[in-house]
Amino acid sequence: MTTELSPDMFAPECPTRQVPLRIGDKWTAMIVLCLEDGPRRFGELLVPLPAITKKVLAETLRAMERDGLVTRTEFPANPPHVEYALTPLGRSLLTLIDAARDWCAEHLPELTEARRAYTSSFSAASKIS
Amino acid sequence: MTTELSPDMFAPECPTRQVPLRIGDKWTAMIVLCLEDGPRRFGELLVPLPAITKKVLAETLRAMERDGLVTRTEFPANPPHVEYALTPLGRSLLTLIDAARDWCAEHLPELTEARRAYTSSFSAASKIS
DNA sequence: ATCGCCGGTTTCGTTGCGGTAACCAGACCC
DNA sequence: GGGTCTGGTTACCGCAACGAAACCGGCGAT
Repeated sequence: MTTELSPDMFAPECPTRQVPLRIGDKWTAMIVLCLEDGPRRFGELLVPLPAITKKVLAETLRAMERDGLVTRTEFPANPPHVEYALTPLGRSLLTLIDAARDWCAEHLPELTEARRAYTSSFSAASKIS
Repeated sequence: MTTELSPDMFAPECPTRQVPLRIGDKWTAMIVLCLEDGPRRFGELLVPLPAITKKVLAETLRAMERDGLVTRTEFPANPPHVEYALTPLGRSLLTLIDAARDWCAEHLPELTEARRAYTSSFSAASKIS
């Protein structure tokens, strides 16, 4: 509800790289979250996703449109602009994304600690040899 | 509970390619499901996953072990063998996987239809031009 | 005329996931 | 000495995702 689109909305280190869960490709879940509170323009989506490039954003939005997750609407006003909005199908992904975020909030520290312990024991072993 | 490990347990066309959701890498979710009912040996995991290779299975299991999702236990009996079992952390992924499967059961036809309609309209347009 | 804004496209290059095929080491069997 | 079973490893490779940077076309403003 009160979510603001801001440059620091997502951590710079892309969570999808560290977390064992992905919705679609690398950016789909974050775009769904950006559109949660209403339609956004192309340029507005670039703001909270500073690491994405225009090319990848366009590709991802096109794939999401193809899959019926978002709609693309051109406004031939002046200057012309484009709005992207979630479809009901795209909105239905929010429950799944929330489930994923709940899992991460609850269990990600365990996973991170396991990974740390594993790699530290490995590097210790390699020091011995 | 009554899940049997069989070669046709998973469709030959890997679902993770058509579905906008992935747990970990390509095979992690399926391995978790294979281990749901108890520990399995390396060779037993190859059976229900006919499309996986030994190399990728070994890599995936090693990554899951590193992340604390499975344990690896060697049995020096004769012939020696290895058993993989879910940890509580790995088992906690099952609720997430079930949520993903529920979403797919409910919404995947919509997505597939949207994709079909999109590509057919696209190919129709290219016929016109 | 040219500048900037918007919403991209184009080109090129890199990275990394996943796959193929061959090989291996220990133990037992014949 | 060769074959088999288990649980891998090694070398190599193709493709798709991802990214950096430049360019573009329509339009209004200056």
